[in-house]
Amino acid sequence: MTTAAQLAPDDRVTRSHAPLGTDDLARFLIGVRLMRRLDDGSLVGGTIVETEAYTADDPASHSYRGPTRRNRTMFGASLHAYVYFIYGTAYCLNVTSEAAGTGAAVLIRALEPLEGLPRIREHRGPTCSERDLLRGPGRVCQGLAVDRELDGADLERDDRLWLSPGTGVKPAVGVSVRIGLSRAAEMPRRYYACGSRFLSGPRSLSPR
DNA sequence: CAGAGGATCGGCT
DNA sequence: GCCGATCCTCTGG
Repeated sequence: MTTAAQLAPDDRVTRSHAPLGTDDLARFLIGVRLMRRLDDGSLVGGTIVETEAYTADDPASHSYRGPTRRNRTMFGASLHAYVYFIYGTAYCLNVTSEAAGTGAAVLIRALEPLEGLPRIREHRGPTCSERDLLRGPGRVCQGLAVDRELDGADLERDDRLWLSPGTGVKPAVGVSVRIGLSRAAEMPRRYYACGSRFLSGPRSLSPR
């Protein structure tokens, strides 16, 4: 039986907890939990260990050239899910990060699996190692069953996807250049939990 | 309407 | 480390 408390947990991160501003939010989200309630009511999620910041004045950001149909949720209020499809194969999940009218978001690049591991493995394949379950932005979305149906979801209110402060313990946060870009590749706007074994990208980008 | 490119992943060398 | 898959989105004509 599903109770209202399960559908609307009271340990959510809300707009009163989270900083407004893309790089501040990207750093804040390291150590925060991302939780997903699946259609059958089961819970999956993990601890965010890697993020990237994308702002309106950044040539690598989808919002750089103004609003389009794809990126319009980037221009809405903060703490909403921005989900898009890339390379014909993968979804990427972002958290919007600025006041309405400014197009910006934080890409969720990797999680340490925490809740519902058997279910996550169903999504990712039986031979997938625990380390690789949610290591990379496309894997996060596949493992947690995030697709464009969740684009625009309000993480403060939506029953399917939310942020939780968890233990509140903040790991040391490192900063590096972002991954996979052809433009503005030099900007240091990737944030990661120092020492985590669940980070994507080459080891050289994530020194302790 | 055609063309190009992409905030990736998995398999192979 | 390199390469192909795969398809959506945006841009320009």
